[in-house]
Amino acid sequence: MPETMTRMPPNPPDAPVQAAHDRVYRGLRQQIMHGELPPGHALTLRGIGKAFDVSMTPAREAVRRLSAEGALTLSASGRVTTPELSNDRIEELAQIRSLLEPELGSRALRRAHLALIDRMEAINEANARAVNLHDPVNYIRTNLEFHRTLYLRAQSPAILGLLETVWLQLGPTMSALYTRLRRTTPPPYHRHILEALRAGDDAALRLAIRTDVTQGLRHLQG
Amino acid sequence: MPETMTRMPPNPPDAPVQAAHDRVYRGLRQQIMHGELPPGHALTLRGIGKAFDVSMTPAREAVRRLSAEGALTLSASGRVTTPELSNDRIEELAQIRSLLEPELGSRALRRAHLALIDRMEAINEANARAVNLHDPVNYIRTNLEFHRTLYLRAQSPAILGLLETVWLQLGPTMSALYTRLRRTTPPPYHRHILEALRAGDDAALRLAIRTDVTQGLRHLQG
DNA sequence: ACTTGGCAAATGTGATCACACTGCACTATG
DNA sequence: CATAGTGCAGTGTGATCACATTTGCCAAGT
Repeated sequence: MPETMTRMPPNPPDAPVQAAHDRVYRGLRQQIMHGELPPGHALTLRGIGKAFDVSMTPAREAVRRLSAEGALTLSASGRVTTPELSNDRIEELAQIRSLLEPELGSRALRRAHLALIDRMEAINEANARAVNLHDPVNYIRTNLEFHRTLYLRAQSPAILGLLETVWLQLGPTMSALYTRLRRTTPPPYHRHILEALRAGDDAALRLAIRTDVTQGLRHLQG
Repeated sequence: MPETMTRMPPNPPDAPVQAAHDRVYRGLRQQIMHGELPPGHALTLRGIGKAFDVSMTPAREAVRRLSAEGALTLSASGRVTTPELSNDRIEELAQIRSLLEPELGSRALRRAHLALIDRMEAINEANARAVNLHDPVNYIRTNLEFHRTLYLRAQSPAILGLLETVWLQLGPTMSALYTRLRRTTPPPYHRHILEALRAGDDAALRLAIRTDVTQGLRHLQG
């Protein structure tokens, strides 16, 4: 039984078929979350369809789904753009992160083991490399991966799912801001997170995560 | 220029036209959030289209949007049902509520005034009436309206928006559980919330809201 | 030089259709 | 009587099309 010949993103062999609208959704979602699109970037259904080699229908469904998650903004006339966040909205999203992430960290702490911490350490080093190379996309990607690796251990899919929509909304803005101020030092509180994990100290972990989140985003608003 | 003759939900005169998919979205959303559909209830695109007198296209977009918000579940083959939540997931959603709602209450407290408290008092009385009549839909509706009336004053649209998706996910399950155990007393902590508001006591308000949320949902799981 | 008008291209919306797959009931078989 | 096989109605998916609206540009007038 031969596979399909052309496949733009190579299909994970376990996924059954992956519908077209889902492939488009995943592709756009990653671009947005990793900050590959600047805030206010305009998209068109026909353009998206062309890029993924599908018709407007799956493109529309992917856009509808992403806009429901706050990853895209629809104008009154239906035009599609990445969101341009006001300072108030950035602060709200930071507040949500600072409420949810310490809780996820705490839940993960009880289930954490050494291999997990080692993995986070490796991701953190990749993150530092991205900082040195002034590579915003890889910086954001490894930063999120650092946090997600920890939170996956929390076994709390509903909370993590909600949190990912918050990350999504911040993607374009974070990328633009990081690009603008060209930071040269990696996030300092990642070390505190790792130390608290090793020590099994719940209170210290919650504080380190909250500080990492709020410091990281406060740094950006100036 | 004559309007369309048949219109199931009468169009608010200020809204320009309201696209078909948006009308379908709003209609389904309200049914789900108010608990008019039991958990696991199956829907079909053609059925939705028929109910709202549109084709499958707007029905599909509304479903896609709602499933992105967790208000509907899509099976692997694309079948549409209202979600059947596990106990773990209910607990996660309760945790999210208990994190976000006290924060919203606190933000609203600074801006609260007497007319707001009076309005909440009136809603709370309507809520008590729904309890006496064993009317789950109106119970849920007035309960949510009580909380939303307060949180709207927080001027935090991003947090409130996220919270509403949590309410959405809980709608069918809450309705089923309330129907099953036929509670006879209104939520007792609503009074505490009102008293804390009148006293301007932030700590007491946060505690009352957290207790209202967790007690209300703990009551349901048994 | 700046504003205003209008026209053409581009865009989102919704309907319709063909198709493949699923789920279910009915039937034939052990 | 129970069970596996079969076919049909039902369902979601994706492409295509017509249409109304919007957008952006270019020209004409002040």
